[in-house]
Amino acid sequence: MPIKHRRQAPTQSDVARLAGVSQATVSAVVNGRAEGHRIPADTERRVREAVRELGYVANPAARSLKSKRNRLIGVHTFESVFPISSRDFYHEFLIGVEEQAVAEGHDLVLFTSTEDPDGKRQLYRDGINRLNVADGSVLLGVTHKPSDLARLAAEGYPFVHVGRRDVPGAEIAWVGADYRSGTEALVASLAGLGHRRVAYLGTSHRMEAQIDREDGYLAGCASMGIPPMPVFMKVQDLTPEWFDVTLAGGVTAFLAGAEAQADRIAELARARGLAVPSDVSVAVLVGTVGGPEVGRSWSALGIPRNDMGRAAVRLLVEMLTEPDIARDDQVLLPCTQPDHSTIAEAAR
Amino acid sequence: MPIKHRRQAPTQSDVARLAGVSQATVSAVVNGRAEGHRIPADTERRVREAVRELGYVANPAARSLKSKRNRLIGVHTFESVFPISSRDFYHEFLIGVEEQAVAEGHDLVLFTSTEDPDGKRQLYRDGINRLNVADGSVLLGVTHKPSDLARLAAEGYPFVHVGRRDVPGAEIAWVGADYRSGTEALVASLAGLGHRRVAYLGTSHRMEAQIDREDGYLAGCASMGIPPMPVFMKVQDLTPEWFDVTLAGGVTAFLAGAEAQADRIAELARARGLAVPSDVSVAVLVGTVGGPEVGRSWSALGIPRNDMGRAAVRLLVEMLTEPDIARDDQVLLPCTQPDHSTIAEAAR
DNA sequence: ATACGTTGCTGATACGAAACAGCAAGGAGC
DNA sequence: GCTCCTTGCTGTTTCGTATCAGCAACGTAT
Repeated sequence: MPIKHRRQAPTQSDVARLAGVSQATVSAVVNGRAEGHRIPADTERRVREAVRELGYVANPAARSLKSKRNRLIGVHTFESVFPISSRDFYHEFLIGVEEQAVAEGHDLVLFTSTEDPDGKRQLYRDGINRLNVADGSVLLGVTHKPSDLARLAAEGYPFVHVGRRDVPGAEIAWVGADYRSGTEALVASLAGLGHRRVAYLGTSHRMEAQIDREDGYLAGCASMGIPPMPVFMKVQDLTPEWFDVTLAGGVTAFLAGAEAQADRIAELARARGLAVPSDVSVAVLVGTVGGPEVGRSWSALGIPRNDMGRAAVRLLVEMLTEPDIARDDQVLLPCTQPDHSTIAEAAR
Repeated sequence: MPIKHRRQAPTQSDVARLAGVSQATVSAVVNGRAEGHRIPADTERRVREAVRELGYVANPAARSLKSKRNRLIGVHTFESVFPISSRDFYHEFLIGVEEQAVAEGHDLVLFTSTEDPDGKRQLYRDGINRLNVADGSVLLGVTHKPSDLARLAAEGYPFVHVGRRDVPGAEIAWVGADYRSGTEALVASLAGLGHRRVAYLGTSHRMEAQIDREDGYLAGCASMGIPPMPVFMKVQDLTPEWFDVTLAGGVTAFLAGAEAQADRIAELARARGLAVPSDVSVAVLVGTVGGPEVGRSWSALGIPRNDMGRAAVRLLVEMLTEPDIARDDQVLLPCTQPDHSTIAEAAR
């Protein structure tokens, strides 16, 4: 095999020598600051000619060493990146991140080297923040160490979290989905379809997102004048007896916090000879891929994943380019309302 | 919103001050040259402690300005990265790339900024090779500008192409699948199952991979003493009449260069009341997801995608760390032989 | 006592681009 | 003849890291 030798690229000094000017002049010309540096048109022409003749291109390393910007945006997921297929939760976020990075002229650095033995990724390993190689980072997923986020914020490292995340003692930037308004609007829309009793199936996780959905449900019920009926039961406790009692109470629609609960409702309804959605309406609050039967997917509140990814990058780049201006660094994006796949008018 | 001040990332000088040594000593320690610089274990420990305490990470710009190494590996695909879902062709390659990058302690830089208006990605834009921020790159996919590869090689930029790619006038490094041996072995295995006439359905593309498969087919036929029967026809020209003539000629097995051809054979066989694989065996030479009927996928030559991704990174890192040693920089990895889903013993 | 070797560092410099201060030459105004 | 301004640059420093030459202190050999 041939021994490859990396050709030494021409520098501004090479150009300067050829054009008979100083390196500083070349820098001014190639950066379009000829005006500000009072370089006459003739000198500029000579420099540009030399640039062309030598095929000069700026060394990105030197440029970013001076400007303190690498045009590199880190992407840290708390799971492995590539194995995430399109049906996975984070995939669509990543698409948005990539698209916006392209639009902003930045490249993405995938943080893989912080992989720990469990396959989880942590921000700090041996106390070292590898994220520093990027100008700033977008964080995806749920960390099992929220304190790392606080530490990162305290260090002043610029990052944006995708998904609302409240960390005690630190105000971190995030881009989240407005589950509260989305759920509230969904309740209103169900009420508009004639449903007077809408049950809410909560989950045991009490994370930000779940709390928002619950708040939205309660607000929706309040504004439509229907009684809130939140249920916090494990899927296996949703028995036929419970179902009968619930229906007897006048419930005609169910809001499921997780897909498993919706599946269970479908099962219970089928056992009672009831059809979805003509007899009972069911909506899922987190976007999924399943449904009550083949060819029919759950009506689900849509998370604007792509937009969230894009917004996160946009916010991050703004934070990087104008660190000192006041800015709303916590962004809520509206959810899209579900289609009417498993939602229908209330049976009379 | 609070005004955030980006704390300057700590430098080697900061670490040096804390550890009570010189910047040069810090450099030696963090680069693992403690031995060569005769740094005693105790001093090294102190430095490492300071590194941890400050969260020091080398500035990639400064590092590459000086030494041309960032521990950053570029990944350039000629299509968008994240939208590629797991069933897509490149996904498994990327997994391999990521896994090996983790293993080698490198991070991945996704090159997105070279996106041109058509959505194709090109290596050069405005004559600037952005790949330079990474130490070297893995290239995936097929470029519409092979000349860029030659230019990249001529510049001495270290890169490894995934998939065999012969560029006139340049010897580029690649990691490919050994379609030739794989196809040859497949023919031999079919012969072993009693097939005395194996038809080869070629494609009109005459790329490296297709040529290799064809060569392997011919070699397999030759070594097994069966007559080669290559067919280069469009799918729509594979008529029932052609099928009848082919069967009458004693053909009992088909090798399809593309899945569409296999599908067509299945259709023709069904029309004649023949079953796959009990009456005719069919194998596909490029890995796909379909099959002759639901629940049965085509027997397909397996491309070791994960291995190829890993091998590409391994080769690249070797090229980077030891640029001057002789090395085989064109690697062929064996294909896996198909299962017996649509291959069976020849009908007598 | 002198020469020499080893240990454990440090100081200086280079990499390429950008920013800034400043200086020489020439002309205008008094 | 002197000051002051403008034009057209140049010189120098800076960014953070890596490398190399070298130096002080100490030990050992003669």
